[in-house]
Amino acid sequence: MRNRISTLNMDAVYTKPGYLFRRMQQIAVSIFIEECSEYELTPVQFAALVAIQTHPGIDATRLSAVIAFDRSTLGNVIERLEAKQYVERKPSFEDRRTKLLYLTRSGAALLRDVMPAVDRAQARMLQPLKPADRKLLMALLTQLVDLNNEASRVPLRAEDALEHLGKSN
Amino acid sequence: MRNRISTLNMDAVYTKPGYLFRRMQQIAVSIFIEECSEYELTPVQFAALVAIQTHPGIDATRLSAVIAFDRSTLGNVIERLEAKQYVERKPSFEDRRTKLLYLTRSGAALLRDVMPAVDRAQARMLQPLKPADRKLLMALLTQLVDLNNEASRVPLRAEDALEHLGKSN
DNA sequence: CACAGATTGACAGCATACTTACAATATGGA
DNA sequence: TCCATATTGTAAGTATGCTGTCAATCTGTG
Repeated sequence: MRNRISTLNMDAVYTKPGYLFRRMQQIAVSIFIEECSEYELTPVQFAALVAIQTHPGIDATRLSAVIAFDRSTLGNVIERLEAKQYVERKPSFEDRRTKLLYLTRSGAALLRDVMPAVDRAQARMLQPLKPADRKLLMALLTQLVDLNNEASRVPLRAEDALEHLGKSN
Repeated sequence: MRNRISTLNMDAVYTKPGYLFRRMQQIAVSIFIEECSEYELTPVQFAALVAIQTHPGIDATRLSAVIAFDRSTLGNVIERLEAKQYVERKPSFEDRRTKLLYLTRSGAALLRDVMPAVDRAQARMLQPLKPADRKLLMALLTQLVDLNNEASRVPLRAEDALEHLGKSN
């Protein structure tokens, strides 16, 4: 009896989207860290490295828009990547407020080497589902994230960032 | 041309489940905080309160299993809930290592009052999808989180926790 | 040109989320 | 009973993720 009531009450948490999103994020990070353990790379650090490789000479503010990542936090992330010598920060001559970001040779090498582990991690996250359901979930999630973009504190602004970058590149 | 290449490369991040889970979690938290702003309650604090109400006299370790929440972090969460006087910690006589958790009168009142805001938040997260797609996404996510339970650093152990609790209640 | 307003990176502070380590306490087997 | 082992809460350390604030710098308008 007790259990029946208890279970019912906890459903106020278990069956809600917010709870499931949090759990899934925890699981995803856990799997990512595990697969990439020999490189000591976090999901966020990986995303930052890919974005810097894709947009060499990008500044921190635009980088934050490109990966929908908070600007304050990003400072620390870049610091860590710099400490590991995967990234270089060079002062800009055009705008002395900004520092431009570049992948080092060692950062590019790491990115190349870590790719298989990242792919394994991404595959493992969806593994338990049937292939058709994986596609379905990804389609729905992509749609939902896109439609909810503005609800996020740091909306994705990939195109804007590219536009501005165009000038100095 | 540059843009085409750039966009292609960033797809190594944008189209991956890990990235989408992170973004969706950010969006979900953002919406939750916004809807519950007048109560200054976070998603995790809410889950903890519901679990304590459901299992009065639970200890911190079992609470962490019931909401799949890291034990170390939970200490700080409880501290904050205690500071706001929503929760009481009483030493156990049976096991002097543990402290038993109870909702205060004010905590129970808050939980009752905040419920509509929480419901609004949960609804908003899925709002952009068609009703049928909302159900589909929830079904797939529930399944995936359940099947990936062991991959999480803090797997959900709802029943175990209940069992142990049964003795002292 | 001057100056109001915006932008940039840095910092401080709060809240998850995790790891390892530790002291106090409990438990089960010799 | 004694003692190896496990459990509990706590703390320190790292890493996101967010809010503010601030000084330096840039930009657009008058």
